[in-house]
Amino acid sequence: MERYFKKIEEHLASLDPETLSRLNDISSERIYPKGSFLLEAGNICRHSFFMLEGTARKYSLHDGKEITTEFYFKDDIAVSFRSYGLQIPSEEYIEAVEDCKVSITDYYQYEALKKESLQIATLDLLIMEYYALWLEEKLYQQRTMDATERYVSLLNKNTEIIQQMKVGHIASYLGVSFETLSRIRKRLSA
Amino acid sequence: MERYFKKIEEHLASLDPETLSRLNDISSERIYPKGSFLLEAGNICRHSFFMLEGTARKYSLHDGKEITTEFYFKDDIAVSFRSYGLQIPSEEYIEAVEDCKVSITDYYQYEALKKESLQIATLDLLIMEYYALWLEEKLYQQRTMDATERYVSLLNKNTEIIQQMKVGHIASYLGVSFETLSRIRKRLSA
DNA sequence: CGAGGCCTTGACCGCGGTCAATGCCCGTGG
DNA sequence: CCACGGGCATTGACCGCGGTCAAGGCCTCG
Repeated sequence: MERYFKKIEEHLASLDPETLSRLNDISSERIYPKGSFLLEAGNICRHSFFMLEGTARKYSLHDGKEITTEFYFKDDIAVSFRSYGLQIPSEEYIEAVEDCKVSITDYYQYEALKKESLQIATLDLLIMEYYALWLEEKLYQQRTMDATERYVSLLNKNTEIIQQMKVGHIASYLGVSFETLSRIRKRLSA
Repeated sequence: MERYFKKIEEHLASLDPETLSRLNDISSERIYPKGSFLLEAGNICRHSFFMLEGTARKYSLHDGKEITTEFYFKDDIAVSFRSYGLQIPSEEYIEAVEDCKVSITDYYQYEALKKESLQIATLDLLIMEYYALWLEEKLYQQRTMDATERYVSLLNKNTEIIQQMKVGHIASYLGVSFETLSRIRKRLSA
């Protein structure tokens, strides 16, 4: 996975100044206070959110319960991919866990840019490929690891999630009930 | 999801004849007999396989057991995405379930083409986006549906899988043991 | 100081996994 | 042509992981 970061960074570094400035032209900054929503279910996700400061999470509701699907930190891109890509109403919420400063890019302007600029299309492709790798990894972990193993894996690889997010949100992210996660933590600390 | 097919088809229809012929130039046809491997674990996935005829499946081994991750039919693209994208040894096998006729495209030649052609880069992006949507859907089903519901969903949406693939392979695809799937089928037929 | 969120802990139980026996279908060779 | 063996599916017995329900503890903030 780290190799992919490198690929993306190299590509970013190789962008024309002109391309960069055009990207800048279609982006604007905005602050979302803690607890507010960058996106709510029912609305179409018309923007992508590049995280400049703060933390956020994405979740959906199922039988009245929240299923956290992703956490966002500095430099992550927050978006409901399904709603954004198809421009259909979202089933997901994106919530500011802390005050967030984000760079917002409009879907249509970005799409137009992608149609003109090979550099942007390539950037987008790299990001998509990274997301697909991440999804494959999650799916594989879900199949092959039990709840404790998944927690330990998160503990090792994503310390910031463990430290900054609530137990309940981490639990649904791992695909277990918060009671079970509580017991797992107890067992591990013993 | 169907909307995505449309998007991809429209894009394919809009391709320059020249672009198409260049794609053709870097592809070649090949037959894989039933039971043979388009890709074996340990090897780097240096090609993508566009299915012209026959059926195939992708799987990995975990604790000596096969986990089927994808089935391929006519017009599908078979590839171990992780191995292909990162050009690292594969953990997955792609096996011809029946005799297969495929169109093979070389990774490096395709990458080179992507760097030159916005149309090809866009095509690749559309395919990636479709794959990511598919992965998101699988992950969501895994979280929210029990074994029976997942089977019924497959029954409704992917008849060809149910009809043409072995119970054992369908079971691991659904994330259950084949004994459990056997019981589910019995219950449903009653 | 009281209320509401969040986490912990206990009791209970069901889905689905494992192990093992049996059945069934089919290809192969005597 | 039948007998045997291998591969695949079915079925039963058992049990453990993790879900649900419910009670209780602990902060934080108004």
